[in-house]
Parts: sequence; structure tokens; C-alpha cells
Amino acid sequence: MGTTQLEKVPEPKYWHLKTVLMDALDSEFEVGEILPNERELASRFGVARATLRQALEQLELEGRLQRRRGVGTTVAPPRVGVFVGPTSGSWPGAADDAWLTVGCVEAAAPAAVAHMLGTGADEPVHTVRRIRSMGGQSVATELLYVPGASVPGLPSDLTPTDHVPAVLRELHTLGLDGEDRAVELGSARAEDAKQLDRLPGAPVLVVTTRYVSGGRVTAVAVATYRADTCRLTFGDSGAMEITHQGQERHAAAS
Amino acid sequence: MGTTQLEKVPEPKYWHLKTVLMDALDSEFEVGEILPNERELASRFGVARATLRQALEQLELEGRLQRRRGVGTTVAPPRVGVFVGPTSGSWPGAADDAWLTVGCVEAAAPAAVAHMLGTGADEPVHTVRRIRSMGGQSVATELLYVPGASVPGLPSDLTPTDHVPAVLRELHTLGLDGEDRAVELGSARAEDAKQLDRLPGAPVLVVTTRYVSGGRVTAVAVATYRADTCRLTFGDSGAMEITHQGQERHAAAS
DNA sequence: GAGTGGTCTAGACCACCTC
DNA sequence: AGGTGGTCTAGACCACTCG
Repeated sequence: MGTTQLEKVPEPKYWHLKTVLMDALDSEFEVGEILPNERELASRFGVARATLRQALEQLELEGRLQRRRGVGTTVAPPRVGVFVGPTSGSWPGAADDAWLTVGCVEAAAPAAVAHMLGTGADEPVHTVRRIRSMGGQSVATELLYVPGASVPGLPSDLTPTDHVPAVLRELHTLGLDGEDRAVELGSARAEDAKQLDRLPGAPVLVVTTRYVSGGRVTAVAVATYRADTCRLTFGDSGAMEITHQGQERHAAAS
Repeated sequence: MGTTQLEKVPEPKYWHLKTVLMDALDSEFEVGEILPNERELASRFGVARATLRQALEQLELEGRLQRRRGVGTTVAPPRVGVFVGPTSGSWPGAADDAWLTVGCVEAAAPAAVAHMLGTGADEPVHTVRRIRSMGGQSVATELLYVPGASVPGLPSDLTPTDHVPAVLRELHTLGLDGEDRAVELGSARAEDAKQLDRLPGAPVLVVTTRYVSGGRVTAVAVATYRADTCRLTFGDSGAMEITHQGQERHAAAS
């Protein structure tokens, strides 16, 4: 008797809290507006701050909120669509490239990358760090790995300034047979996090691109996109004429 | 004097804990092995259980651990690569399709989907739920939305058993101009979570596919992949001959 | 029933930003 | 200096799985 509902599974507080906040965001808040602080919200909903934070964390994960230490929690704009590929037959560093080179070192690649390139685990490769921005803020960082064997024509005496353009120029002299990509979830390493203006451990979408030339993988790019603000788009023949803009809210995030 | 390190930024405990655990996973544990329980681990490392859990959460997000209530925490196998596209010129439900239909309803699509389809917000559309499995476990669920206007030849009197095949058969009679996709991070809704054997709110990769035919978007699929166990792969011309297997550990996930 | 991970609490202190 | 979110603690109870 008396049981008003026959819910087999009692909904966790933070889950219910999340839906309540989502509705409030849709109806009562504008993009960019700042929310009351966490202590205030927690007491207003009658829960502990940790519980409230669990709800906020999920909303941030879904791109609905943006939280910044020392500042506050604001309503996030819709995720921006960033075009990832395929860009048939164009090497990184082409004229229409969306990336900006910010540095370059010659170092051993991570084991997984070395394996894809077929190089030795400790063999130094050209490593170019690049950044991709949209609308004034950085959305991704990338490490592009090019083994020396892929650019045999490269002069040996290069100033750091000349280094990157030279490597890319050598790449462009090669035919590009194709590229393939993999997308997975990761958490931002300290260095990436700093360049993306996020805390270490923030959720990111990791895009690994293999560039194939002459039947071999000649370069590998590992790009790290902010998962909270980005929606990765993959275009295809025929479909591109229809723009993908104006999509205000996505179906399956929550 | 006594400061052994000159770290400007004191590393959070859970962050350090995570790296320690990662090293331990690499060197001292086998895939599938179960770890000591959380209370045990917390006291062993001299931290509160909540702090330990913060580290475990990140490792699970990165696909290194698998936690199951009532069972324990186990070392996860490497993520499986699931091919997503492009599958040029093939509608969902083709013979080589990786999906299994599990249900079908006729209901109003979410606002974002209705917008992409160009249908009214409350207009019912055919909604097919499908599941994708790999290696015996479900890795994704999908909702395929097909507005009635896209399949005008569909008979009106259909038993539920005949419904799905009929809808897909009608689709296949149309030419497919192309498809494009978007990938973003989301959290599993209750229904999806259940079919993926995860808890609600688990991180998922949401793949939205638009099928274009005759200059119009004739169908939209929203697929929800387990982010912890999946790596989405996008193939391309020329590159496919090189297999992408045997990649034991990925570079940028932490 | 025993043991596991999941949720929740009520505090405390810290790092960061802005005024 | 004061306010924000980020980290951390030491508990408690619940939901689930399994023998």
C-alpha cells in the first residue's frame, strides 16, 4: 500500500537533479549567463555540494555548461562542428589547412605511434605540434609524427624556423594514397590541457590519422579535441551540399 | 632546502594515483584480472575512498579498467576498433550490415532529428532500434529515423513483424547520394545504458548519420557507442589495405 | 549474507580569478 | 580580500551479484 510509484529503480538524486537543471537551462537561462555558485545551488536544492557537482559534471560533459575555477559556471553555447575529414589527397600543412604550427621537436614517438609508423621504439622522428582554433578559442592540439625515412630529401642543417616548413614541403612532394582515422575518448594530458585552456584530465576526443603513401604509413597525426565544446563532422560525397548548421540541440546527448 | 622538487603546481593526489595505477596495470596485471576492492586500495595508498575512486573513474574513462557493481574492478582489454564509415552507397539494413534490429515504433522524433529531416516537430516517423555487437557483447545501440515521406510506397497495413523489413526495403529502392556523420561525446540515457550493460550516464560516443537522397535528408541514424570499450574507425580509399589491428595501446589516451 | 561498487553527506582546505 | 570552482576526508547507507 502507500507506495505512490512502482519504480523498480529509485533514481539517484544527481540524476534527477541533472534533468531539473537541464530543463531550467532550456527555459530560464541564456547562453553565457552565469549560474548561482555551487554552494548556493546545493542548498537551494537541499543536497550536499558533492551531489550537486556530480550533476554539473555530467552537464559539462554534455557541453551544456562551462565551469572555470575562480570565475563561475556559465551556460555553454551549442557545440561547434569541426570538420575532420576525409580531405582526399591533401597532406597536413596544405594551404587551406585549419591548423597553426606552434612548435617542433625531434624525439622518440610513443610506442603506439612508432608501431603504426613501423619505426623503432627509440628512433627519433620529426614531431610537429599544431593548434586548431575556431571562433577565437583553441579547440584542438595535434602532434604530427613524420619519421626521417619519409622525408629523405630533407637537408640536415636546418634552423628551427625552417624546420617545419621544410618537413611539410617534403611531404607534399609525395603522392598521398589515402588516410584513415580513429576516434576515441581520452583525458587531456597536462600539456594538451594547458593549450586547450582546460584542466588536466578533461575529456577529449582523440583523433588518430594515418597518412598512407606508397603502401606505407608515412606520417601519423594524433589530434586532441575538446570533447565539451566540439562535435566532429565527417563529410562525404553528395551530402556536403546540405549545410549542417543551425542544429541547436543534439538528440542523444542525454 | 628540503623541497625535493620545485613543482610549481602541486599535482592532485588522484592524478598521481592514476599514473601509479597505470604503471601497475602495465607491469603487474593481466587483462581480465580483478583488482583489490576500493576500500582495500584506498587504505593501501593512504587516501580516502572518494579520492581513489576519482582515479579509477578516469582509468575507466580511458578504457583501462572495467568496474561492475557487485562484482569488482577488472583490467580491461584494449579497445576494439569498430568500423563506422564511410560505407559508400549502402543504406542501413544492407546484407553486410553490422546491426541487428530489435524493435520498431512509430513516434515523434527528437527536435534536433526532426529539424535535420525537415519534418514537423510532432510528426510521427518510423523509428527502428538496432544493436551492434562485437565479440559477444553489445557495443552500440542506434535509433534510425525514417519519415513516412521518405518511403511513400509503404503499405499501410503492416504487422509489427513485417514493419521493419518493409521500411528498409523501401529505402533500398532509393538512390543514395551520400551520407555524412558527426561524432560527439554524450552520456547514456537510461534506455541505451540498459542495452549496453552500463549504468545511466556512462560516457558514450554519439554518431549522427544523415542519409541524403535526391538532395534531401531521407533518414537519420543516431548511434550510441560505449566510449570505454570502443575506438571508432573511419576508413578511406587506398589506406584500407593496411590493417589497423595489433595496436595494443594508444598514444594519447593519457 | 557477505562482499562489491554506487550514492550521499557535511564538513575542510586549496588554487585561481577578480576587484 | 573575497568569491569561485577543485580537491580531499571519514564516514554512512544503498543496489547489486554471487555462493
